[in-house]
Amino acid sequence: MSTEARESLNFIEQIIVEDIQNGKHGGSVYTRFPPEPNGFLHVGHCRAIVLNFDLGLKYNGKTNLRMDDTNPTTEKTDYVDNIKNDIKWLGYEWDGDVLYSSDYFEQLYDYAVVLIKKGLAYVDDSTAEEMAAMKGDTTTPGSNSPFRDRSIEENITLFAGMRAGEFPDGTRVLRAKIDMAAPNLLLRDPVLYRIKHEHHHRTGDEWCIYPLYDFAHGQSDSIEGITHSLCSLEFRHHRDVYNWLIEKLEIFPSRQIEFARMNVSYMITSKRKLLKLVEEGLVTGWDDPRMPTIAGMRRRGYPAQAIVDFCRGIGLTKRDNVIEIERLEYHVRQELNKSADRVMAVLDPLKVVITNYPEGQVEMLETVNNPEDENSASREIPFSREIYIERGDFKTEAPNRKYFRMAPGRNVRLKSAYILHCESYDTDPATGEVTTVYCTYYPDSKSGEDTSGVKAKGTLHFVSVGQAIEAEVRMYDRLFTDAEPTSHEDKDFLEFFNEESLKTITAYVEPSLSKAKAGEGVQFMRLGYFAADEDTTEAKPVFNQTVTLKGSYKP
RNA sequence: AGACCUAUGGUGUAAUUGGCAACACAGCAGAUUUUGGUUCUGUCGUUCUAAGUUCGAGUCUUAGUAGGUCUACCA
Repeated sequence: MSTEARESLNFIEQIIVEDIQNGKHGGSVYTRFPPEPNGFLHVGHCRAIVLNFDLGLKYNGKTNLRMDDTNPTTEKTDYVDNIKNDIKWLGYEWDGDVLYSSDYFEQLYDYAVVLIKKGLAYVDDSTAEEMAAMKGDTTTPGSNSPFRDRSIEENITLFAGMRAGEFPDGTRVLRAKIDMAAPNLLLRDPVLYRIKHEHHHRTGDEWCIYPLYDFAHGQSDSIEGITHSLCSLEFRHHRDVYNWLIEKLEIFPSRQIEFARMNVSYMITSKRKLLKLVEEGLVTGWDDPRMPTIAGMRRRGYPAQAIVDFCRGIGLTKRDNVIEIERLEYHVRQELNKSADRVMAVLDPLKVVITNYPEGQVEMLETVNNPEDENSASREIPFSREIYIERGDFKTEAPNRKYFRMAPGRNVRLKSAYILHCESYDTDPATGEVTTVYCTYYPDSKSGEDTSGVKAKGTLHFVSVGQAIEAEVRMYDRLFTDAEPTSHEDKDFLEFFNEESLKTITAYVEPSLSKAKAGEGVQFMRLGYFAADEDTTEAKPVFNQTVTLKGSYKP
């Protein structure tokens, strides 16, 4: 047994291990993933999902899934269902039932009353504008609201009135009484409750006041006994409010720890901006294969395991980062290389006639489904006198010695078939475009039983003209022309929308592909990985390009 | 301008917590290959700056510089 290299822990795990060693919370580790159900989950969320659920698994704890649904204006049940589905698809299970911040509304209300009774919260009649004006700024302290010193009794009455629906939206709020001169602006009497006469996706019309993030998130953590509440860096300043509330309410002391969220080049993770792409019709929906959403990546053909491995492999720190998308694609290829069947598809067909092959004859050739998988079976593909090869695999003149595809006078092997000798070609007199290539084949060069002694450096994929079926293939490119489309202060991210991010073509594919099942990933030999789309039918298969093969050929 | 956070190859992270700066991705070169894929080998290249503490600093201290976050009745 070799001694393993010491495992290096990220800064959050170091804290957790230390807490366990100190017996904090009896050594338990409870985490949670708290999405707001106002959009689809995206790559950025994947990092948080993997982090939280892995921690729960690794340290024998549990991980809750909690919908942070305190804003009825933007939240929908439809989003809840998609979020649940996406997390399951990634392979994770949350502890017990899905939880909702809205389940705690009554408890939260009671907490607010406790605060009022302690003289630590008050109802403010100021308008939003007045409150902003009294807030001060980074260099000047704020000033106290004229309503700050209302009596506890009056505050209780007014707050009850707010709940009872006695006041219109925006007329009053409940604020914590902290410090209007605090250097942290969030500590300048943060708003805890606002009035919103709106229908909530779960509580219906039961409430017309709703708690804000600062008065819902930390308390929900506490109610659930979350020991380590992990969130992204921008919540750093909220931690002071989070801790203040825990202290004053004397509730379970969850600990908030911030980490830098993950950014991936050419992808955006702003739900608002993603929504805009959907609303403006630049993509077909939240699950468009170009979208950096989990639903989009799934439809694109990215295996869940690839996404999880990617998230695990990039580490965790507090510095801003942009991970090159190539790294995600590396994991996608690695996963698909192991699992995807190799199939024949010609995207840009050029007809080849094998002049010494009998007319009308169709031969079935055996080919292995996946050379990377020992347990992989074989199947048969048709071969005949007329085939299609990739137009890019033929040149009227071989450019150099390093070129080993098809050109007049050259030999080239057809995958799982015969070696061809290229004789001549026809061109369209009008355009000069090559229309047909003529070859002869070596009958004794059949794959697996080659006795010809003929050498061919290159191997091409092909489909038999008579048996090939047409398929719709959606070729995808990066959604944006800039690696960080949202980082330009002077330009809107939509200016970088890649108009060529989708090209739909008709390809010729081997007959077995009519039975492709939606979601199934295959490798189009020598071209890339493709996944059958949900639109696929037996009569008209539809494939999404997942990612190209790496490709090191330089003409 | 203030408070807070951050700074290690092109990118992302390590560095046994003060002891020879390494791993992965990307790039480049080569070997193997009935996929110019996979696999394998080699190669390129790194501690923001300046002082200080120390036998010794990527790590500790101070100052500076750069980037980020914060002044929503969003989360």
